[in-house]
Amino acid sequence: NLTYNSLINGLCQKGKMEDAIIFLEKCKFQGFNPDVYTYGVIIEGFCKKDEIQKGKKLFNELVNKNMEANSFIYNTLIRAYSKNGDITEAVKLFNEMKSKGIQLSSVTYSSLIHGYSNNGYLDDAKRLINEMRDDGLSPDVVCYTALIGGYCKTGQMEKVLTTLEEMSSYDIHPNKITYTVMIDGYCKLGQTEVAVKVLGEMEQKGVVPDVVTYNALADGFSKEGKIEEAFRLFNDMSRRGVDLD
RNA sequence: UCUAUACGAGUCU
Repeated sequence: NLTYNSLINGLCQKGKMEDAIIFLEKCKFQGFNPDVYTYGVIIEGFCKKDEIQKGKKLFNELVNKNMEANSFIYNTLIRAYSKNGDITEAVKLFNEMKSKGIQLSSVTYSSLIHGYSNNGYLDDAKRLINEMRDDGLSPDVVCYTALIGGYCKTGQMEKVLTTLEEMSSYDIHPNKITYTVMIDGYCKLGQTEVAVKVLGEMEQKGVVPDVVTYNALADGFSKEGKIEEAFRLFNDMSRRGVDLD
C-alpha cells in the first residue's frame, strides 16, 4: 500500500491529477484498496489546483466507504474553502471535526482564521484565537500572523499593534513573515516611512528579512514614486545578500 | 515520546 500511495503521491505533487486518477483505477483493478492516505494525497492534489469540488467528491466517497477522514484531509479542505472565500463550507467542516472528535490543531485553526481574516470577518478570526485557548491549544505565530494580515488588509493598524502586545504577553515572537505582513500592510496604505521603521525593528530583533520582505517594500516605494528609496533598498539588499527560501 | 501525505500565515506575477 505504501508503494501505491507514494506513486500516487508523486503524480499529485506534480499536479498530474488526471494521471493520478487513471493510475488509481488501475491499482484498484489489481486489487488495491485505497486507504485514508491515498485519499488524502489525492484530495490535497485537487485542492492545490483549486478543484475543490473534485476533492470534496472524494471526501464523500471516503465517507460512504465508512472510512473516517483524518485531520490532514479536514485541514486540507478547510484551507481550500477558506482560500476560496467559502467560509460557510469551511466552518461546516470545522464543526464536523469537533463533533466527530477529530483532533483539531493549530493548523486547523490557522486555516480557518486565515479564511475569516481574508474575507473581512475579523471578529470571528479573533474569536477563534480565544476559542483555541478554551480548547486547550495555544495559538502560535502562524495563527496570529493570519489575524494580523486581516487587520492590515482592512487598514486597522491599531489592532495590529494591540495584537502584537497580546502576542508578546504570551511570549510569542513575530517572525519574518509576521513582519513582512506588517511592512506590506503599511506600504499598501501608502505609509512607507512606517514600513521602514518596522523593518528597522525587525532587524533590531535579529529577524532577517528575505526577498519577499524587500519586494513588499520595493512595491510600496514604487507606487509612491520614491525611486531614490527603492534604489537605496536595492543596494542594501545586494550588499547584505538576501536569503532566498 | 518513533509511526508513510513538503496540511497552516507574507510580496510581485
